[in-house]
Amino acid sequence: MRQPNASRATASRDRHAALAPEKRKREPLARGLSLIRWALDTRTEEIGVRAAADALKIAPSTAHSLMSSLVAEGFLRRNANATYGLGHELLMLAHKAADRLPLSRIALPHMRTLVAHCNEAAFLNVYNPDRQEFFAVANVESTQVLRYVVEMNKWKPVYVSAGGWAIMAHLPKADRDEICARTKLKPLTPFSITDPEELEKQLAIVRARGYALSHSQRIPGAVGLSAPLVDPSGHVLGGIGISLPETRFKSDSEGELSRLLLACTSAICRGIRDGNG
Amino acid sequence: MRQPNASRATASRDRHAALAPEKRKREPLARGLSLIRWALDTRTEEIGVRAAADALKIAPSTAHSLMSSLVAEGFLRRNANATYGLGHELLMLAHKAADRLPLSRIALPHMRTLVAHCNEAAFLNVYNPDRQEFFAVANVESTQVLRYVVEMNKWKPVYVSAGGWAIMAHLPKADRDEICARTKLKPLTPFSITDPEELEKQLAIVRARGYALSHSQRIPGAVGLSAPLVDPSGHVLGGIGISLPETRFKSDSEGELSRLLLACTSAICRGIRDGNG
DNA sequence: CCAAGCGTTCTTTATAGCCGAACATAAATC
DNA sequence: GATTTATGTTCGGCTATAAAGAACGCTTGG
Repeated sequence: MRQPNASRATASRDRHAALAPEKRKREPLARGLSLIRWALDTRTEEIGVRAAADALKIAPSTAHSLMSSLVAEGFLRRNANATYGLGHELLMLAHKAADRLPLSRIALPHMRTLVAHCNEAAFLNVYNPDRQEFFAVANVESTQVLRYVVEMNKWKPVYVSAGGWAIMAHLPKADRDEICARTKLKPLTPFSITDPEELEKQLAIVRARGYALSHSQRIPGAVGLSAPLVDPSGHVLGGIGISLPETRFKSDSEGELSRLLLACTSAICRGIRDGNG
Repeated sequence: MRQPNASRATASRDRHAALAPEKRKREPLARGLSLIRWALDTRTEEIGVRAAADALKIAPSTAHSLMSSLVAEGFLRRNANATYGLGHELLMLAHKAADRLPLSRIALPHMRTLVAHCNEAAFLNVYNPDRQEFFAVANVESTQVLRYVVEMNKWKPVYVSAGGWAIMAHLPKADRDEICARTKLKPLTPFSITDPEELEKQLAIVRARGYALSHSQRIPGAVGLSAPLVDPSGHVLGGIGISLPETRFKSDSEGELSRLLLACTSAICRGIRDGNG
């Protein structure tokens, strides 16, 4: 019933062997956390045992056991029709975690005034030194009908796009070199810069004028401006970005937008200093 | 080698036996999640291995192992001075989880107009049927100098306070009875109602007029008004509450505040219906 | 200078996590 | 309505590994 056809069984086994040559490791904590992440990433409302098992490449019975534990802890909940959904403990955890990052609380008001003045989408990027990547945690949309929606809550490399450059330009040289070496500057669009020296030159320009500007680097037809947020000790926390279609980017736009952008980031940095000291 | 000193070994064993009579169970997932919760609840910026071990009543080496796994997963991060802090993965998880609850996104604008009209603190409560408890996930503060700050992100019983009554009144009778039986209506203040029949009478009044009103039930000197939020199928999702000092609660306040409150909740319920359908 | 605190490492032990397979139920298909 | 396929769930056995304790190196501060 399971394997009525020998060849199919072999194929299935091979696929598995190819992906998991080493023995199965036993790590309930890591797997449980991955399960939570997967449950949050999946778009469907109801999540199933076997779907989770497939996603995490574990046995259905293992997934069932993990999910039972997560239900007991309140991170998942059992639906009426014998499926699972997200639990309320996750929501509470989310709010507690959000409280611990005062950055968005400080930044959002200034971002709103920024958008009020230029009417282009602004977003807040947070840099993670461990991953050497960043992601957008908050955005303020413009009232324009044509606008670029930034992909929120997703890791992005720093060596491409204005948002990344604003951050990377203000990292220590050692970190920059490490990023170039580790990522090999894998091109994400045909226009991406892949030469470390050329990138260094561009980043020097970014440092000199205080903000990054990119045309169609990650998204075709989009112009990005971004300036870094640094804490009092000089570490890069992230940045504020503006994204707009090239058709709205006129010859005098850069001066106007960069002025507004730098005013916004310096106001936020002042807020950080006052809030922490 | 095992017991170089009999008396010391015995003392250690006794202390341990007193605190943990049952055998140590092995549950890395549950413990890791509890560790995350503890890390979020603790107010200090730096969290330590031994502090976590004490809080979770586990050996320091066990806590160290758990925390190493959490660092590997990005939920904690290692500080420079050999301590630990919250990791960025938590922050990302928080945003993803918050996106999954459209309730606050729908409710907040209406709460803001509510506060704009009455200038008293408003908050959004979410009910969890599994725990039969609720907690506040969002609040809009007033500009008053004297105001009650609601305790956010903390489980609260439904059988006390206006926020709880608004929810409990609209639960099925079976759930209400279960809550009375399970909690024994343990009084939280001298003014708390402890008689199930008396509580039922009060809840009937709440149902009849559409909102709950409480004087000094949980916080002395505070007046609370709250109305429930129900989804299209009739289940209680939570409620909207207003909290103000008794000194500002005049004879004509109830009519005015309840009118604004019910306008707010019905607007939110309309938003939920439109958003889901 | 030593005492006390910390995070970390190592070793041992037996427990519980993991899997495969079988089971029960429900929905979809013929 | 029978059959097929999907699902969530349970069970038994194997063994990797989580937990604990003791010892270590380190920093701190009296």
